[in-house]
Amino acid sequence: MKHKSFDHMNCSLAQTLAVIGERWTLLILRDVFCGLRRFNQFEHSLGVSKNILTSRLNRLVNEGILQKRAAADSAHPEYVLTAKGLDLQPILISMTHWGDKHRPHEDGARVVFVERASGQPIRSMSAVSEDGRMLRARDLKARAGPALAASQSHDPIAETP
Amino acid sequence: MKHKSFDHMNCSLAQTLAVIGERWTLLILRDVFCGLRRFNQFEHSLGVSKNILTSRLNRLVNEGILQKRAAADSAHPEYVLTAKGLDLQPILISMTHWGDKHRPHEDGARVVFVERASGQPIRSMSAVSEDGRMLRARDLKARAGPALAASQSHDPIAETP
DNA sequence: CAGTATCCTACGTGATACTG
DNA sequence: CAGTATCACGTAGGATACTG
Repeated sequence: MKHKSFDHMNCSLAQTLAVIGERWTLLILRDVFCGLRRFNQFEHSLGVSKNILTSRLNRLVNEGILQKRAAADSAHPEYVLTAKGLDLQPILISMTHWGDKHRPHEDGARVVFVERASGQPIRSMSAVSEDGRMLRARDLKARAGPALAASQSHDPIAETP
Repeated sequence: MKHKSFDHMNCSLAQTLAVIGERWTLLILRDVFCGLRRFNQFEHSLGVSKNILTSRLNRLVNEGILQKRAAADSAHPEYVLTAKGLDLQPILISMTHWGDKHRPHEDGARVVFVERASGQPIRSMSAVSEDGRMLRARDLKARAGPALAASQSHDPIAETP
C-alpha cells in the first residue's frame, strides 16, 4: 500500500513529475536559477529543514540536474545547474507567469524575466508554431507519438467554453 | 508543526505550486487537456482512488481551473477547462517536452503537440524575446519586479558550466 | 558551514464499502 | 456512474541536537 510511483507510467509528464514533483524541489530550483548556490542560502531563503534540503539536493544531483562541486573561492561546496537542469527553465518560467497572472500581487509583477543583452522583458510563455507564430491553447492538439502504441487519441480541447 | 504552506510566500512560482503542486493534480489536468471529462475516465486513466480524485477535482473547481457542469448529452457531470485552466498549457507542454527529452522512451516521443490547423508539430518550448527570437537559458536574467521591494537581485546563471 | 542523526507529526494516499 | 464515508498506513515534512 505504498504511494504509487509515476515512474512506470508511459507518459512524459509523469516522468517529469517523478523527478521534480515533490513540494520543495521546484522552489530549490527557482533559487538556483536566481543565482543561489550554497546549502546555507537555500536554507535561509526557503525556511526548509536541513534534512529535507539535503535529501532534495542529493536527489537533484543524482538525477543530473544539479552538479555539486567545490567553489572556486572557498572550500564550501556549491550546487550549479547542468545542461539538463537548465532545460527546466521553460517550466519554471511558465509557472511563474501563470502565478503572476492568476494569483497576482497588488503591486504588480514579482519577478520579470529579461533578455540579458538588451534588458528587455521576454514574451509570456506560449506554444509557438514551426514558423514562429504564437499559438493559443485551442490551436493545439495532442497526437500520440511512436512510443504510444494503440492509445485512443481524444481530441484535446474541442469545444471548451 | 503542520506542513508549511506556500501561500504566504511572495513568489509567483510558489503561488502556482500552492494550486497545482500536489502529486496527482497535474496528471488530472493532463487528462483534461487530452479530452477526458468524466470522473470515471480519470479514475481509470490514472488508477487513483476515488477520494483523492474527488478532493483534487473539487480543489481545481474551487480554484477556477475546471468548471463542473452537466454534460449536454447525458446527465453525468463533466469537468472542462476554464480560461484560467487553459493558461496552464505552457506548463504542461514544457514538462512533457522535458520528460520526452531527458527521460525518453526508446521508441521515440510519446505525445506530439501539433497545430490544429496544419497538423504540424510545434517548436519545443522556449523563452522568446519581444521580437520573436528564441532565447536559451543563459540569455535570460531574472529581475525583481515592482512587487518585490528590496530583494537583492542575484545574477541568475552567471558562469554555469 | 554543511551537513547527519533522531524523533515525531500529520498529510497525502490507498483500499474498500456504501449510497443516491 | 459519481461520488461519500471509513479506516489504516507510510512518507514527506518539521524541529532540534550533534558533528567534522
